Parts: sequence; C-alpha cells; structure tokens
Amino acid sequence: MPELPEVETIKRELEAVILDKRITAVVINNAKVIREPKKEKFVANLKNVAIKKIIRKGKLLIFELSSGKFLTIHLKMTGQLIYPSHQKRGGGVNPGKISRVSFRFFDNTLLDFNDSRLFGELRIVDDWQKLKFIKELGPEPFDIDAEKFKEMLASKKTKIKVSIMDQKFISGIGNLYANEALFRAKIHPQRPTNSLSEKEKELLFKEIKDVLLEAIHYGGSSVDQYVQVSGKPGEYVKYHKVYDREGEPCFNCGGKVERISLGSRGTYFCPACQRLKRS
DNA sequence: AATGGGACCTGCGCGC
DNA sequence: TGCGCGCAGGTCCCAT
Repeated sequence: MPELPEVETIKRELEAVILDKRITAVVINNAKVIREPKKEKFVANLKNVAIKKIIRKGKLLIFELSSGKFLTIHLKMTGQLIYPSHQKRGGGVNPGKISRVSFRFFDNTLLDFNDSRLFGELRIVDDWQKLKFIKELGPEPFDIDAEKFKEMLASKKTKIKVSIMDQKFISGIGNLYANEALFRAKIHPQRPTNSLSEKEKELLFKEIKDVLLEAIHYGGSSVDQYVQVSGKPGEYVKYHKVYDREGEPCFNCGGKVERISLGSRGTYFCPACQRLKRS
C-alpha cells in the first residue's frame, strides 16, 4: 500500500525524470479517477504545461504546474505512476495493469497512472493548500519532536494503532507501517493511546520515524500493487517483522505472530512481545 | 464528540 | 476445472 515511504520514493524518482518536461497530450481511459475539474477541462488544463516542482504531503503527491495551477494525485491502495511507460494499446508496464490516465510529454515519453481498483484521485486545483484533505491533515512524524508527539498522545483515548493511522492526527502512516512501528516499540495495538508511558511514547516516536526512513531507503514495500516509477518492486518487504506474517514465528521471541481485526483492518502483532496488560 | 462500520472498487487466492 | 466468495486497505460518509 502506498504510505509515506512509497509516495516519497515515487516523488524522488519522478523529480529525477519528468521535471520541466512539457505535457503535449493527456489520454483518459477511465474518467472515474478524475475528481475535478471535468474530463475535458482537466485535459485542457494540462496541455502545453510543464511540471515545475513536486511536493508530498502525507500520502498526497502535488505537482506544481507552469500555469500556476496544481495537479494532485492520491494513489490510495492500488495507484501506480510508471515512467517511462512502455505501454502498448493502453496496457501499462506491468502485466495486467491498465493505464487509467496517460500523460504524454514533448519528447513522446509517457507517464502512466495505473489503478486497478479506481480508488485513486486526480485533481487540478488553483491552490492545493485550500483542499479539505490538506487543511485537516495532521503533521508528519518528521515535522514534530518527541515532546510534541507525547503531548498529542496524552489527549487521545482511542487505541494506539487507530491513532497513529489517523491522517488528521499524524500523517503518512498506513496499516503496514503502523503494525511494524508498534512491533518495534513492543506496544500492543489495542492499548489506549493515553495509557502509554513516557518511555513508550518516546520509543514509539523513534520507531515510527526509523521504520519510515528505512522503508524509504529500500524504495518502499511492494505488497499488493505498489511498484516504483521504474516498475521495480520496493525492497523493504524483506524486512517486515509482523505484517502479513500470521502464524509465523516472531523474529524477537519465536512465538507466533497473531492477526486480529482492528478498525476492520488486518492487525499483526506478537502477543508475547506486545502485551496488552502490564505484567 | 468519538467510534465503528460500510461504501467505494477490482483482482487474487482459496475452498468446494 | 471452474466458480463464487472473502479479503486486501486509504479515505469518506453515515449512524449510533
């Protein structure tokens, strides 16, 4: 799933290959992913415009255009950005992946937006800072210090995993890295947020940042559909400790990794290392 | 107000 | 074999 490390990886790769290239054509194969403006206007807004700068806020990518407007892309679960695409007749670079929107540049290269489940969202807006999603977005772990993080947790009563996945609370962490960070900090995902000790809060904050940085270093985690812009998988999946490892041995104690459903999301943890009640 | 669950979608893996 | 079902999860929305 594209979370902060995956979106950051995509941002960095795109910066290296598409900045300042003028868009000459846009092909929309499925208009469902175009949220605003309407299809025709969307295309017109991009013609003969170049991408000047790429910004990432949480899991949202923001392209600053030479026209002064912004193209925002949210990949949701199955969105991919592939460049240069070697598509033939609408097929993306990955087998079976269909391009929903293709951007053609002046040099005839293609940037494909693929998204099998059509949850992705593309917008062109005058000011990305006015987007509701942005206005409500919490700080990224890298925007705050441990003191601020501890202060934020103190007033939360929800389960800790739900808290750290709440983009309005803290942004960038999705299901995969929430599971990993909690395991590394040895904190049970169902602990009430405000029940964490000062030490646990500090450790969790550190592990959140560490796991995100490590994942960025390895180009993200290719589970499900995520791939890098080049089409290569993200290698961090090799280093997952608990995610999708139900019934397998805990790397720390050898016990069995458990899976529960929390907020209707798969939640993986080691019940021996991450205790619900203090012993 | 906070919380939980469903909706949005498609593809894949599993069991019969 | 092939089909149908359940599940995957980012975000929004609604009900409680």
